[in-house]
Amino acid sequence: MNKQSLKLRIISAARELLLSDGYRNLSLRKIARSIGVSATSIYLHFESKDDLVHTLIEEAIERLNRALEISVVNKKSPVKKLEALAQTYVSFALKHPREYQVIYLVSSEEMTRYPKKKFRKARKGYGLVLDVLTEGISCGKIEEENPNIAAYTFWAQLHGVMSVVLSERLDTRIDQNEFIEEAINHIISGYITYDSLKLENIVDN
Amino acid sequence: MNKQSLKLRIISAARELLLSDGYRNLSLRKIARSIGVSATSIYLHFESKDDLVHTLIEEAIERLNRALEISVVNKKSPVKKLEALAQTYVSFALKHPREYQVIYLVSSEEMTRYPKKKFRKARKGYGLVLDVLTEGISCGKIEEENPNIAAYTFWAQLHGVMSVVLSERLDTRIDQNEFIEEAINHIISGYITYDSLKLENIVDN
DNA sequence: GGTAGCAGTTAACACCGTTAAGTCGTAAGT
DNA sequence: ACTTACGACTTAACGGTGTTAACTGCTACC
Repeated sequence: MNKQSLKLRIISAARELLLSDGYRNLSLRKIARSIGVSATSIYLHFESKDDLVHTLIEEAIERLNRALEISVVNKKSPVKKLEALAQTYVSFALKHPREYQVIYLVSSEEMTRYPKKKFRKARKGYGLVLDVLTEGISCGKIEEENPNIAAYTFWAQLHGVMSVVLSERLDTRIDQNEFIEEAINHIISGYITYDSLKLENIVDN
Repeated sequence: MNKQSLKLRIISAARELLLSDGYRNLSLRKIARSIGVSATSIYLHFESKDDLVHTLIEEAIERLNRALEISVVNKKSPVKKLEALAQTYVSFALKHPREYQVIYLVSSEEMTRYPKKKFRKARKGYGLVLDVLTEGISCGKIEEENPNIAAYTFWAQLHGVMSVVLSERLDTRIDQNEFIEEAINHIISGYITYDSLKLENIVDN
């Protein structure tokens, strides 16, 4: 009937409903209704609701990763790259809060275990940070004895900051943007050497 | 019938089921069944399921706060206090993962808005960090131009780390404990001055 | 022309949160 | 002592959920 395959139509309907109504109000019946098929048709292409949501998560992760990759290409110094990654991460979370939050739905409590093979893609962002860190270490601008772990710490810290912001746990007297900016500075300065900390503001890119 | 009031029996049954089966499988009917009353009885004491869960969250926050308060009393240096707070926070999350995760259920997507007045209690932990930071600043061991914001970034970073650990997003080749330890060091060193960073390992408490 | 298989359907199951109406015992009022 | 009122609790029901099994109709092939 429709040009797109049913599977694609399901995915985009699901994404649309997720973004408009939130994960909490996402139901298979609503998704099906919105594209004029029966709810059970979804099971022809996904083995469960969680399976469908997993692909939405995958999508979101890919979009975030793409944004991160792009943000880094025209930056020369590793420190600038690190800053770009952090800034892009934060912007993504602010611009697409529901999409961002769905990425972190992979918690063991809210969803059946995220399949291991899909984690590969999720780790691409981690790889980006790792590359920047090792590059920075080799040219002495970044100090880190175990970059494998540091790359994860970097993500974790950023996620923590955005999670506090998005769940509106912030004291109303604290300005959100100021908080984010200060947090990013804090996180980044934790990775770079004292020397480049002072130099960075002079040189571009 | 029972000695305890029904409200208390509901709360403790709910907590028990939450810890054993997870938030995802928590239902009013199961809670009611487990204490031998009808599901609608819950509405005599709570105005909705979310309301009940909110009190569970409140409980969990209080337990975490209590642990944090205790951890800090016999420490003398602000830096040691900060370390104790971080360590206690992490231990709590590891020892009671479900209880910890329920605290962060207050996200706008999973739950109706957490009532503002209950946020007061939640901010007690924030107050603890703030005190330690201002104390450290006044004696020159901690460097921070805006402690109000810094107290939040401290929480946020810790939460990010534990959220990555608990959602099992960590690369299997990375040792969990090593990651946590390194992350804590990273976060803490972001707040203390270069001098005390070198001195801390010599003096106790 | 029959038939196998695929894409989609309907019907049903067992659950869910929530509301309205009913029951039953106890305490107070007269 | 009889009625009334009220509180604590239950039953019945509504509209929703994810998921399974059985059915329909169509298309392609032998």
